[in-house]
Amino acid sequence: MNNKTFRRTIEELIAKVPLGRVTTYGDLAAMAGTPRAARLVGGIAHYGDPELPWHRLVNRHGRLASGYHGGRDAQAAHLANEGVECREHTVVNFEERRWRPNY
DNA sequence: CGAGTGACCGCAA
DNA sequence: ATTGCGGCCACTC
Repeated sequence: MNNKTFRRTIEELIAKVPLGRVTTYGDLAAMAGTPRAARLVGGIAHYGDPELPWHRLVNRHGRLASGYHGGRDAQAAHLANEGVECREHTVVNFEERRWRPNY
């Protein structure tokens, strides 16, 4: 069912991420059908819709991204605003906060 | 159409 | 423990 472009799928998934929950580039790419396209997710995020909750995207180590629009502080602030605790740009209880689609 | 790029991931020294 | 390198795929110009 991937008639849409990869970007479209990522945008759909990102929009489906529950509030107060976080996901990783690798997982997002994997659920999109390309587990090795983690970089794509980052790239798409850079070129994608600025209104989507990209701040819920973190790397495999649960750490916040580096080039987020506004800086990691802004991303951490958004996460904290949604109830996600962050310490030194790293998501607390990241493994538990990690959202996974019903695949 | 071709080449470069990237907010990553995993492994090696 | 830290640092460096390559691979990987789709997107943009």
